[in-house]
Amino acid sequence: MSIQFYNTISRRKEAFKVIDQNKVRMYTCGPTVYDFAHIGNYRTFMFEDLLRRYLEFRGYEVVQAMNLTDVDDNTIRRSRERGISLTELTDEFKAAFHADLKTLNIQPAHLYPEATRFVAEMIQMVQNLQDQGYAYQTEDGSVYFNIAKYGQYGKLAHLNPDEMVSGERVTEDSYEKEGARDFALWKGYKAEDGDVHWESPWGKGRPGWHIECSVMSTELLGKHFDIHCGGVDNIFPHHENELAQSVCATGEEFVNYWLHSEYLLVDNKKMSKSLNNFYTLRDLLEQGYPAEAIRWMLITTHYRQKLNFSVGRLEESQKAVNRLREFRNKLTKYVGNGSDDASDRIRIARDQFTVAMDDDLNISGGLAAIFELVRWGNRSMDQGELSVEGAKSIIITIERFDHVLGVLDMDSGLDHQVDEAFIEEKIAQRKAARANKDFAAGDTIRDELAALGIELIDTPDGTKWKAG
RNA sequence: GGCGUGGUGCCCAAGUUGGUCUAAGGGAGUGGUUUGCAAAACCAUCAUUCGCCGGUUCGAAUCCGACCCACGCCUCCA
Repeated sequence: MSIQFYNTISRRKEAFKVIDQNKVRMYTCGPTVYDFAHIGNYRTFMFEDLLRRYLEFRGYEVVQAMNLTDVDDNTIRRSRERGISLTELTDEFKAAFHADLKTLNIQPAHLYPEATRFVAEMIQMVQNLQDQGYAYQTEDGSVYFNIAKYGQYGKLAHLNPDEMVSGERVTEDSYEKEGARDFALWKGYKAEDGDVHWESPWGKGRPGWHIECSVMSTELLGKHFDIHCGGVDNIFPHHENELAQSVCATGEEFVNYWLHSEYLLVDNKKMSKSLNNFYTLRDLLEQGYPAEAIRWMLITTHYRQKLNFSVGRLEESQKAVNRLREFRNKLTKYVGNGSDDASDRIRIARDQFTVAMDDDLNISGGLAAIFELVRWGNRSMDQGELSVEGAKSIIITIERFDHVLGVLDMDSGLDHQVDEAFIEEKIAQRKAARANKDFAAGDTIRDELAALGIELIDTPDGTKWKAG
């Protein structure tokens, strides 16, 4: 069986076939760098990370490009509000974004094209569309895409252009469009744009909302590539418009598989800036929730399923991660002399994992496969049936699975802010007390540290501690 | 108004091209083993039931019809 992906454009699962042998080219819509991204945004980037990691697990070579939108209404407005240049603003949030990706253990894309570096190519594409009659210029120096010239408009979002209800924003728009649904390819300069403008055949202005992705994806990945992802809110209008522009500009197929991730919810409402119900990664780390718990929570609900955020889920997530980590630790130290090399169970787990994940990244099924191996392995170690070689094989298997999950070795991202020397001293005192069978004194020290949020864990290798 | 998604145990959640579902997996709970204590681990237990009603069928969580509830898109948004 091949991998199946749910393709937004056909609204069904399709067998995944790569254009160029073993090399998958994917374009993933990145952030607009005018503010910190919230974890709803990261849900999508996390999904894209899972997708890429799984393709790699299955032996594909993946080339991923993620755009950074560093010029648009939001970035311009915010930089003016703060009285700094556009570049100063976007540099700040590009850095924050990369830092967050690192914290969340999201593999860096191979390419991070930035809109402002592709303006010349965007102008070319707009000109191309105009030359072919797909676009027209208005008196204010803007250029619009004429959707009436493109018969497939609405194919991705499954919207009929004739039935689309005009939103307020459209009717209030001061630009002079011929058709209400036509969208801007190039926006003529307005005073609110300040010093953000480029010279073009239509005069001073800046790129429209969607042209950057058409240009950067086709420039970097070729006119026709495999996968294009984003959140479901990108389906319309962003990806619909991008598709129209690209197909009309290149005259070729654009994208084979459109994959979109669902929203992260808070109290059953979409997490968004406007509802003010969002959490940033930084918020959660400050509240003491480790990055691996956040990663686990975001990655372990199927990407096309709405996910309701709660701190309770973060706590559950942490425990699941711990269970995997403890399992690996236990395997590492295992010294039993059983004869079971675990090869049967490993094969079952790999097959079960692959079958599940091949089915449109069915992560729940994949996790079931992993945890069944965990339970079997623990039992086998407890009963001394596992061989040391078997333990090693299971470790290798778990680490292969973790290439997809990416949680075993990630850093919590928390600032510990505790006096380690003090804690070590207390642990030493407690050890001495316990050696004298003075358990009351030992427990007093345990309680003291617990009051400071430090939990002590006795292991065969000595006492460890963690900050809760 | 148009288009669409989802309702499964205490919580999260897979299964939804009908039988192998006497319904995975994670978390919580309960009883036990182990541990000076704690943690971890292991064993056992935890839905005659899949939003509601009706239908098709030898057989339905899975198919059909009606209904209820929640959410989303049609406007910048991951």
